[in-house]
This record gives sequence, C-alpha cells and structure tokens, in this order.
Amino acid sequence: MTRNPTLADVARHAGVSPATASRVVSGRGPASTQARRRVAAAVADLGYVPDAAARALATHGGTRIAVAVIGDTPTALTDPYVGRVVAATAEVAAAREVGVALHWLPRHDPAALARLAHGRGIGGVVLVNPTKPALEPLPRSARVAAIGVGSRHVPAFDVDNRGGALGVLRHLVGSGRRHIAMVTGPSWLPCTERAVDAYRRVARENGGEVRLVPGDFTTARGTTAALEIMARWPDTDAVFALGDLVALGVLDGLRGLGVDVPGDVAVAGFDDIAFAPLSHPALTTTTNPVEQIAAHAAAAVLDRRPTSPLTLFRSTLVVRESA
Amino acid sequence: MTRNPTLADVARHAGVSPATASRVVSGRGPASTQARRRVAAAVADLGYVPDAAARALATHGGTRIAVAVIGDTPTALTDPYVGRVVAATAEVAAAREVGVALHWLPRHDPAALARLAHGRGIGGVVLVNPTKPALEPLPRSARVAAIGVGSRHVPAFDVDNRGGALGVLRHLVGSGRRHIAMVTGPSWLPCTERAVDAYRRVARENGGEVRLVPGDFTTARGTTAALEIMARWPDTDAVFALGDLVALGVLDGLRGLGVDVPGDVAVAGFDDIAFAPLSHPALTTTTNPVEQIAAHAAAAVLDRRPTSPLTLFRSTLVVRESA
DNA sequence: TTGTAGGCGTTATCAA
DNA sequence: TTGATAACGCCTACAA
Repeated sequence: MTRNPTLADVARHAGVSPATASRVVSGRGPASTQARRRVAAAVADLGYVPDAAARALATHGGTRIAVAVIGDTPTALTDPYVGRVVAATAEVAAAREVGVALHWLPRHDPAALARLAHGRGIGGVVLVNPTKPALEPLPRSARVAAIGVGSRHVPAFDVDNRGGALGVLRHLVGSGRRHIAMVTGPSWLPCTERAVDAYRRVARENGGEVRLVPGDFTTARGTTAALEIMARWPDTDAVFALGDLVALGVLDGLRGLGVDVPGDVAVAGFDDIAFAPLSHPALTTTTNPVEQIAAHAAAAVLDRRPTSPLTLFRSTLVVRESA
Repeated sequence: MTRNPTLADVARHAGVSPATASRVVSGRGPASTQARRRVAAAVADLGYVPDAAARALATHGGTRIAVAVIGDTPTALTDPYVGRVVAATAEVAAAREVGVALHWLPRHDPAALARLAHGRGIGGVVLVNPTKPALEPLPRSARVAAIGVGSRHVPAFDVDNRGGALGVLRHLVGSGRRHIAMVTGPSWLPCTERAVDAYRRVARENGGEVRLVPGDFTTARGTTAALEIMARWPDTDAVFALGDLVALGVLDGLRGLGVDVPGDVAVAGFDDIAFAPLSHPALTTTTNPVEQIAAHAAAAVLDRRPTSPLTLFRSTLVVRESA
C-alpha cells in the first residue's frame, strides 16, 4: 500500500507543470486540448484522486455540506424524514469526497442559517423546512438549496404537493366523498401551502365547505385532529392529512370514536412511508421521493451550477384500503 | 463579518509561538501551565475554532467519518435504522467540525472495509452490520468502531441483545406462553447471536422446543415467517421477532391466517420503532437506543482514545397489547 | 518547555 | 496557454 499519488505526480507523469495539471483536474482555467488529454491519461494511469482537505484549504471551499433543519426544538432532527434526507445527501456527497453535517436551526433565529452557511468548513447547505424569514436575508453568495420553497437566491426542490394533493382529493371526490376535511402542516411552513391551495380549489369546484385544521406532522396531533374534526363537522366523510404519520393518528382517533374507515369516513395521507401499507385499514396516500429530492438539492449545492428556481418531483397516488 | 482568527492570531494574542499554541489547542505535546492558561484565554477571547481542512491536511487525519453498512445490496442503505445511525453520527461529528460519509460495503467483498478505512479523507469508520470476515483482516491502525460485534482491534458498541431478549422472553413465559417461536436475524450477522442464545436458554429452562426461523429485518419476511411457523408448529402460542419491522410483518401474517393476537398467539418485537405503538394490536417490544449507541461509536473513533472492547446499552421492555 | 523552519496537497496570481 | 511562486492554516521534527 504505497502513498497516494498527488497532483505533482500527475503533472510529472503528464509532462506538464502542477499548475496546468490543477487547471485540468479542477476544470477551471484555460488548458490546451493537448494538455487536457495528457493530464487525463496521467490521472487514469495513476488512479489519482484529489485530496479534499488540501483543496478545501486552498479554495476555502469547505469540506462538508450541512443538512440544516428548521424547527422549534432540537427534536426536529429525530424525524425519520430527516434521516432519509441525511442519508441521501451523504451518498451523493461521498462521491465528491465531501462529508455531511447535521444541524438544527431554531425557527425563531432566522440569522442562524446565514451563520451556518458562512461557517468555516461548510461548503453548502441543504435546508429542510425552509421559512421565509430564514431565506430572505441570505446574500447571493450563500450556497444553499432548499427542500420546499426557495427564494431569489435559493433554488428549491420539492415534491409536487399540489399535484399530489389534487390526485388524492380527486380520488376522494371520485369515490363519492363530499365533505372532506384536511389536516394541514404547521402554519409557519410555507411549502405546505400548495397542497392547501389544491384543497381549496377542489372544495370550490365541488361546492364543499372548507374544513381546515392545522397539523404538525405528528401522529399525536392526527389523533386529536380527528376528534376536533368530527366534533366540529359531524357529517365529514373524508379526511386528508398532510403526512402519513398524521393520517395514522387520524385513523387512531376515528377508531376511538367508533367511526368506521373507510365505511363512514375515508382517510388519506401524504408520503407513503414504510408503515402505510401495514396500518388497518392500509393507508391510501401519495408517494414522496424524498431521497431523490435530497440528492438533487445536494448536487445543486455541491456542483454550484445554475439550476432552475424550483424543481418539482412527481407524487403518485397509492390507493389502498382507507380511501 | 471579519476573517476568522487563525492559530497565529491566537499565538500572538497569547504572546507565545504558534507551535506552543498548537500544542495547547490540539492537546498533544508539552506546555507549561502558564502557556496553557494564556492560550486558553486567547482562544476564548478571539473565538478561535481550528480549521478542520488545514488540520486534516497537516495530520492526514481525514476530514470525515464514514458510516459503512455491510449488506448484500446497496438498498441496505435505505433501512430506517441506517438513517438513525447516520443522523446521530452526523450530530456528534458536527461538534468536531467533521463531516459524515455513507457507504455500502458488499458483504462478499470483506476487503472493501480496509480500503474505505484507509481511503484519503476518511478519519474513521462506524461499521453497521459487522461480520467476522470483514473485521478479521483489519490492522491495528484502522480507526473503526462497530455497532454489533467487534474484534481484536475494533471496539464494539451495541444494545444488550441478550438482556433485551431475556426481558421479552421472560415476559412471554410469565404470561403463560409455552411454545415460543423466534424469527432471527440473517445468519451472517453475528451480533444477533446473543439474542438467539438467550432464546435457547429460556427454551431449555422451560422445557420448550426450539423453534427458530431465519429473518432479515424486513416486514415482508415477517409475514412469510408467520406462515412458516404456524404451518410447522401449529400449537405455537408466541412469536418473538428480531426487529419490529419483522414483528409487524408477523402480525400481518397471523391476521391473514385468522389467528387472534394476543388471544391465540402473542407477538413481540425488538427495537421499539416509531410505528410500534400504532399497530393493532400495539406492539410489545424492547427499546434500542440506536442514537446513543451510534454517538458513542462515533465519539470513540473521532477521539481515538482507548475504549473497552464492548460497550453494551440497556434495552428495556415496553409492554403494549400484542404480548 | 519553547521557538524556528519546513511541509501537507491544492489553488491563485502574475509574468512570460 | 503555460509555469514559477506564494499562499491556505495547521502540525511537527529539531534545535535551543
């Protein structure tokens, strides 16, 4: 096991100066086709891999990418959703010799994001649960991509909430449901608004009343929300919950009430988590390609190439027993 | 926002040489109490934070810690358990200005671990699903900690499988179950053997037949395992599954068979995942402090301090409805 | 116990 | 388009 080849080795092997080799390898700066070819060959011959630490030191580019989660408490980091994002990010980062860091950003300290993004060693940030106050003050120079909504300087990647919600709601209407209630996400999370918009639209189209109840993506809230809904609008015949965990809680709450699902009330979720097919009745929901979304966001930050301000990923309806 | 202070700034501020400052900050090498105090004060004054990239470059210490998962296919990385490990590791790594990388290690290529561990930029490895063939050939110099079983040069951190299993089994026996079957982990995973040992011991103590069926931690396998068990040993009155996902699958399989849980057959899992309380009946299981375990393993690797060869974390029984 | 003087591997500057 | 040369921030013999 001999020493890893350095850029100097490559340059020598290719018969060029280290500077030229650097330009070719890093892809910045001019270089003749000649030089390009010879360096590429040398790289292949020697199995050269750039040293991330040295590169970070020279460029101030940072040695890791942060996954930052905005929330009210540090427990925001324990959400299984976050685990999926971190794992997916770590995988694309590994291919680029970059590590991943995980940080909680208190919702009430919007400046924390800028501090993190400019922190030493941080090459970029993948933001989970983006909020307007956190996004607003970011300068153009900040290398951050958001999962959810973005801003002028922050590209966003997200599931097609609107389309997914429309799919669910059309399915509910199509199977005869007329009094549909919805458990939304927390009001401070703008990326859930698209789904609520879809709900309002469908309600308008079908002359149904708007029955909105705020949620927070937790099962516990789903259970209480179910009670609230049935108390306030007893003739409700369907509940659409933003997040499968919430939907499972709704299922639980309705069961406690002696309400039959889907006989009396249909229930649908959003995310298609692993447990969705295992509930009773099995949960009707729509897919959420979290890993794919996170991978694209991470790639956008790491490659620093221009991306469209909003990239949407398809959400497809999965019909099971609950609706 | 001015330039971050460097070690040179600290040295100047403290009135010592950069070398002395380095010794104090990094904790290696001699230094008078005098010097120690003054440097510490300077660090606090200036808010100095070492540059991870520069340090890695100088020490070859690496800039990130890898979470490596041994498995048959790359899908091993999508297990929710891995997400928990990665998230926990990333959190402790972040405190040390280190990033996390995620890698799949093919089970049939034991040498892959050594390659990864010695790869440039990798400061250490937290190994998930350790196997003997992968652990064996590692030299003392490899900085790796395992979650599960270890080896001569690899400290291990794990949940107390034996104790946890004993807790479950004693509970089953205590509630009158006499014909207990067990769904194990994959046979190539040595860390599940401790739980199987506990099972054999309890079976012996109670004169029960040994009813073992191999599992793989997936829900799908749990379902088929339930069918296998009931076909082979129809008088089985309890199933203990290694892994809650498997247990949930067992629940599903038994339901399909028209078997009442817990009336006819009790079911217990292992892990206490988020869904455990949501199944019907709610799953009896034992806790698995994965985050805590991963954090300790990561700290052991990062701090390079001697640790005991095996650190066990308590698993406590959570009795719900299924057993 | 302290300080001086490289060196780690890469990129950036600037003159050729 | 190329090649010396000087950073980047820290660590570590070695000499004092």
